[in-house]
Amino acid sequence: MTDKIRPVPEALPDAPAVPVKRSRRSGGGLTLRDVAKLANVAPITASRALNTPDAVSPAILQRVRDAVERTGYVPNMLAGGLASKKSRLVAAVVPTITGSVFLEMVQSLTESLAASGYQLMLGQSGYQNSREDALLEAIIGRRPDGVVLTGIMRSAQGRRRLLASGIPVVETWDLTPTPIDMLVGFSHEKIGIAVADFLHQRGRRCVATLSANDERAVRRNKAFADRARELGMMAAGADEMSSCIVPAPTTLGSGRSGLRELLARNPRIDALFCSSDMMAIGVIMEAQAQGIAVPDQLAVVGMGDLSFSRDVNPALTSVRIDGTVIGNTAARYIIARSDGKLVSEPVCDIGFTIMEREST
Amino acid sequence: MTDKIRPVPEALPDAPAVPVKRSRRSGGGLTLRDVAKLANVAPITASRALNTPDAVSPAILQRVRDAVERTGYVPNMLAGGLASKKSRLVAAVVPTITGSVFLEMVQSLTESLAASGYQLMLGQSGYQNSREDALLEAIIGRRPDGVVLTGIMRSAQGRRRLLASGIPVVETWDLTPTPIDMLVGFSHEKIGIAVADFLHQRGRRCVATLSANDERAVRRNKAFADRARELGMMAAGADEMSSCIVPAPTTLGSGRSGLRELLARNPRIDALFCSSDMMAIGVIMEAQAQGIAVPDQLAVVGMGDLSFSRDVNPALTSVRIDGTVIGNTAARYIIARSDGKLVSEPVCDIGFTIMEREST
DNA sequence: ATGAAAGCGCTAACAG
DNA sequence: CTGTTAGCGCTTTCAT
Repeated sequence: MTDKIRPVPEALPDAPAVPVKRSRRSGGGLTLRDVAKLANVAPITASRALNTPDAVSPAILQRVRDAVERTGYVPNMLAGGLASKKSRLVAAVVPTITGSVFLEMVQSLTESLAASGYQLMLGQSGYQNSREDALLEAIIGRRPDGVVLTGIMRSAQGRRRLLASGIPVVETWDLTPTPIDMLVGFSHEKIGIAVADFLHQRGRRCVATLSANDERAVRRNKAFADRARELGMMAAGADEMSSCIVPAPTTLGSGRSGLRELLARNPRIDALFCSSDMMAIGVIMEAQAQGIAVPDQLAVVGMGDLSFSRDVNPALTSVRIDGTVIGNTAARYIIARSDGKLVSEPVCDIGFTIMEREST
Repeated sequence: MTDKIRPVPEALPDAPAVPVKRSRRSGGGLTLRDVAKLANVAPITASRALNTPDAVSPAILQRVRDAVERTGYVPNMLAGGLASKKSRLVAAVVPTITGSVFLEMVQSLTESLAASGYQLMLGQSGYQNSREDALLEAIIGRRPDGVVLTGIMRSAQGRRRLLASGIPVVETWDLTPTPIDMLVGFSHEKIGIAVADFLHQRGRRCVATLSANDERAVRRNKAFADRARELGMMAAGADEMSSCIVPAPTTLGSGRSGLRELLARNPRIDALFCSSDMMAIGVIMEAQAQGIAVPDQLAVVGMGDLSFSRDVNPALTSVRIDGTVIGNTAARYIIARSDGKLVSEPVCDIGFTIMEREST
């Protein structure tokens, strides 16, 4: 498979009749002026025909549209954004895109935004927050109409810069009484408590956690452990016996090794709360490999409710977070702000659901 | 959890000493002029200090940097892009982000681009190509410095618009003698042939395929089937007996139901080539549920080599595509173009590897 | 090495 | 409803 150097061709429309004085580097692209000239109107009228067709007479509208059609003109939204202070760009920051937990939100964000003419810029901060500063600068420099953050921005420096930039911000996947701006999330503490109660009701009496070293997962686990102790399902202060922490991102493999480690420390464990579905499925597989019956001997609860969790065998009980709702809501908030509408209560707790399946 | 309406505060630096005539809507943000004034230099000098520090005396460089530091100034790259015709934005189009096959490429693109100061815009075309036209307009309108396409652009209309836009394009995940511009991919036909040979060498004699209705998967399967017939592993013209097509996106569940259907049609099947790892794992699970031994009675080959495929039991044999290499290479091509360097042979076949594991 | 002038392509503001 | 004017914030070009 070989090929030549392929110079990028430039599409030149029919040269305008009247050559205009152009001292700098023009000629590159078709502009609104060219279209306007072709339609015999002023540039601003052509602009209106494209952006606010109702504000223009049908005859002119038609002429402009014809001109656009004939030339293949595509408006330069960078220039438009500069003039109107609306870039129609929205930035989303996720720790990492692989690992699939945030995918549903990103997908729904992309779609909701696209439906209203906005485009998503994607940024990955990494779990160790190292690049976060440079990323923030790159984002703010593009003057997006909104920024969607995964999690709460913890660095005071970051909060300050975002605040100073004046860009609408939506923090997600968590709750806080002091958001930078807007918030769409859920309570990790409530999840921990709910899962503990859930397992207790199903008769489990010796529970443990397998979790990433991620801050949110740690908070879920603490709430879970506190409640579990209240319910007598976990020995006081027995953290080493009943909790295993693995580095993010979690994998199926870390689920398998995690279960081995936990069982080595405490073979009497009869229920396990995992910080991701991937790990939970690894746990189920390892249990099967060791001849431990799920759910009879060991109940397993995952987190995130990945699409395939219902298809594994036994089907996995998991805490479902509706990423689609997060994405939609965040998009709505930002678009409303961008349209000048003041969002009255830009804080939303979307809650969660424990999807009970065979693994418990 | 309640909260007040939170007006977005505007960060105002110390007011400039000399009030400038500003008839329109200014005052919103800090500009290069403000920084320049603070540093007692012309705006263009401040610009040079930030963009080409070597072209400026050390003393001035320091003054400008101080001013930036004091004010928290972040350059407006939209304005910069308009003036310099370099947006430092790159668009990536994927069918869908969920389904994880393209994630590795997107991640690597994001990172490689970020490392050179470029930002990724993400677009989802959907598998049914319906939104592709609007998406293309949205992308071209932002004047990105490059577009990365997943797969070959087949719509003639789309090819024309992209070509006319003059934007560097990288098509990926496939090969073609007639790319729009640049190309980083691999041969789906070769994969089909290689997998057929692979299974034949391992003694399989009655093979079948389970595949999405995706165009690339269909081409892999055709090559696979042709070779399988040559090798006597598949009856001539027995498409219904040895091939099952499911709608994209593929899921674990479609793997399970797919295997049931194939076995109903032909119980003698001893090897199965699946168009995704997700489906392949579903096949393994269904086989286990039915008491069919993998690999003894049934060999299973996946496609995509997802990270967890090596962790399932039995570990899945899969065709590995290095998405990281695709992303890196595409980013390199675009950045080189954007820097004015002519890429000499902008076509790259990255190949593939059959990762042999327990499932065969 | 530094600066003045002139736009990049578009739209807000204000006429008519 | 349509047009004129004056920028948005930055960088190119051309002087000095």
